[in-house]
Amino acid sequence: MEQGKTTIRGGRSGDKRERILRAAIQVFAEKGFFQAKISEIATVAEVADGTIYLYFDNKDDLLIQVFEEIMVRFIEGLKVALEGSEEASDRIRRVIEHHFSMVEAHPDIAAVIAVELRQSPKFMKEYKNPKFAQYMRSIAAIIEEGVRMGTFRGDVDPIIAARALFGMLDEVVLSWVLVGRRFDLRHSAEQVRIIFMHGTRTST
Amino acid sequence: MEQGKTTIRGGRSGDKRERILRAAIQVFAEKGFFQAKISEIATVAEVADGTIYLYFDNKDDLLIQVFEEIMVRFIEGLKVALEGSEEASDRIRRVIEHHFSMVEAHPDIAAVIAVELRQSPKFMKEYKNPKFAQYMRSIAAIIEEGVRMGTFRGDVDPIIAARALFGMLDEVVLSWVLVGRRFDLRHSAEQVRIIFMHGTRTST
Amino acid sequence: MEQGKTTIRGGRSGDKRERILRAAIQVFAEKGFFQAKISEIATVAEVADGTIYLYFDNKDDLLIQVFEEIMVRFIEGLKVALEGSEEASDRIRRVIEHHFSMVEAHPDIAAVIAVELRQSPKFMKEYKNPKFAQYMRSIAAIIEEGVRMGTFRGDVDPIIAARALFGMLDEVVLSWVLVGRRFDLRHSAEQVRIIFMHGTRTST
Amino acid sequence: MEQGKTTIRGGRSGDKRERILRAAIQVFAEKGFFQAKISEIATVAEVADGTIYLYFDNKDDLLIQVFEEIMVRFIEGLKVALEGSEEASDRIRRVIEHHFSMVEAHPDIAAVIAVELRQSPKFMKEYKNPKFAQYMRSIAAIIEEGVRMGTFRGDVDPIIAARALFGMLDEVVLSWVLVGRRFDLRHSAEQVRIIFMHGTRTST
DNA sequence: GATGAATGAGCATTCATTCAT
DNA sequence: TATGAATGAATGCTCATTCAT
Repeated sequence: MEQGKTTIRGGRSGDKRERILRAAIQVFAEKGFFQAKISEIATVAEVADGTIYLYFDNKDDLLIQVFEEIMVRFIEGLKVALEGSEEASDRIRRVIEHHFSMVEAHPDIAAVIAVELRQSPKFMKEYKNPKFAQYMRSIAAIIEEGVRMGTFRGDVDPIIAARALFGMLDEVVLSWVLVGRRFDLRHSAEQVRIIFMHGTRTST
Repeated sequence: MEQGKTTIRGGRSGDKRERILRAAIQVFAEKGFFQAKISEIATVAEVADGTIYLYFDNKDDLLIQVFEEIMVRFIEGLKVALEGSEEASDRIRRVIEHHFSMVEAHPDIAAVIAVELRQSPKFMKEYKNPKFAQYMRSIAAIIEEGVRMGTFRGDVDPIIAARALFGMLDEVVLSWVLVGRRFDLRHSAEQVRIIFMHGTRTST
Repeated sequence: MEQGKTTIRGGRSGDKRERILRAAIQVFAEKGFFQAKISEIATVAEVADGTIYLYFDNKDDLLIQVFEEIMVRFIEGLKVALEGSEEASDRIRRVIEHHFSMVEAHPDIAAVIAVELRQSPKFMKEYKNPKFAQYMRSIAAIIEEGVRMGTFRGDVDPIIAARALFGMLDEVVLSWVLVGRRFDLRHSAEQVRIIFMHGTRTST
Repeated sequence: MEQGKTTIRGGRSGDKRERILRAAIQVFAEKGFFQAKISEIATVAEVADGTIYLYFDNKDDLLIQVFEEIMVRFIEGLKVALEGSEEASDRIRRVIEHHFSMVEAHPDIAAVIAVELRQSPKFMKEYKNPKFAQYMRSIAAIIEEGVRMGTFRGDVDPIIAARALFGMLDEVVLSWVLVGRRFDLRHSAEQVRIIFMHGTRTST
């Protein structure tokens, strides 16, 4: 029954694990972590409550794996999006493009990132969220390279700039999610790009 | 500062509401809304559980009033910080300064804003958070004025730029809170300021 | 402190005690004992919550005194109603008349008797309700006299017959209260009288 | 009697619902609705607290279903008791017999009817108690038939007479319950029968 | 592996009662 | 006497997790 890795992570009985993850993303997005009920996720996944515990240790673990899954997709998607682009400012443009594309294609994912990434410090501190850190480092690396090449000003701190960029993207997306996705994300994307590019590039 | 207990019946009341709010901010900051227990807030406030319900309708109401209280302080503090400043880029610098000052002085407040502002869409959608919207508008107004005066470029959308600025500030603060306040916020503040100012001002 | 009986029981600060009793009857009638709140009784009585505890030991005691009060009025009213009547069947007719008159004049009282008299056996067993027993005995005495005089049949047990009469009256009143007092009590009174009189009198 | 566990999934379910109902009857009878604790009912039923909520919506629903269950048994028992009896006065005799038999066999049930049927008007008004109304109508129908056949007098109102009969029965039972079942119910039954029969039948 | 009935710890909220004023 | 703010024990209900089938 279970043929080879058709799914992303490991793929044991891939179908069910996949369905649970998808259901979890949807329900976490709608209700938030604490208001999401395992039984509702099970219902959406068309699986018994107990089945979830065959694939995930507990509710926390499910959230964490949801994060990892999302970040893996983000990072892999970004990698593809950056193929063939060498120049820093172009790469940053693509990062922004990619971020908004993902979000538009999968608004649930956006909601989970924007909302749950902020969960109680207690929770977030314990889970170091390595994949998110990796995503952050990828962006910082682009900026760093841009600084080295003279595209970005020398007084720009790549780590902080990367964080600031993510902050802008995330905040704009959050407001978009909270108002019920009722405005044009593309316009916002362009604004963020303009601000960030002017904000970091070498003055002309 | 503490004017002599002139509040309702023997100076207890005003005092208690204040203590409960303070305790709530602290506990919400530490645990997040859903993991914060009313009984813990009561303990921190040195008050009986039931007393909280003399001042607040329920846990939700307590969170909302915590928000309002924080935002009122933010807005009032900002107003003072902006006194005597007319020029847009200077005003924006002060906005950033003020944001980080508040956060440094009251890190709990920062945590509540960064974390709870994002809580479950369900919760945030119902409560429109008018005070936060007002804060956002104040910043947008500064940018708009800057655009009119030619300080900021004409292609900058004040609403989105304000949101983006807040996103940068908030994200930087969040990472500072999550790592246990272990880096220099001032350096980050300067970086954000540079990016935003270069990002929006009329090119030279 | 305890000056002469200006009020019914003991009469210290008669006014307030009276107001509280009246308010309690009203609220017990509307909500039932367990759903009645001391604070609501206090509000209706236009008295502070704590004041109630100056006149009554606790909520149970308040209910008990409400009973006593009601039964005292019932018994005294009945005494007056029976004045000048000697013959058993006429006296019974007056008992029934009086019962329904009281109930029509003070429906709240009816509700308290019909409903609260039945409260949890545990509660009612502890409180022996001596005044109610006295009321029962008054009726039984009339029947007993009637048996002795040959008005009522010799096989009628006065105690049980008294109880049965009260049961009929009370049930009819209860159904009247529960349907919102929407039918003619007088017609029911007459029916009960006919059944009881035919049911107990010596056959002709 | 106990047919082999053919109920939902391994024969637990049907069994449990039954046990909870039985436990609820017992505890409601002992303590009354408001003083009965869900956890005590659960203990008596040898079930976890939460399990109760798998079968009943909430405490109110549990009480209502207890009523329905009891009334269904009452009505069905009465139906059987009336089989083969055609004549009105004999049928009424059987109604009375049946009432006291049920009560003697299941005193808890009697307590629940006598006590909880009267619960707070607020509660009883909301729940229309259709099964009790049906029981009442059954008795009224017998009386009506008796009137038509000339067994009962023409001036007897069947509805009110039914209610009066129930009132007598219930009051006698209540007093029996309240004194700790210390007198002979049969004697009381006979008295009630005599009063009611003489009270309603065509004079000779 | 899959199920879902059963479990029971956990928590917001209520409200009778107290007591400083 | 009178007040009403403060108290905190008490309880209905939820839901993550388990485990017999």
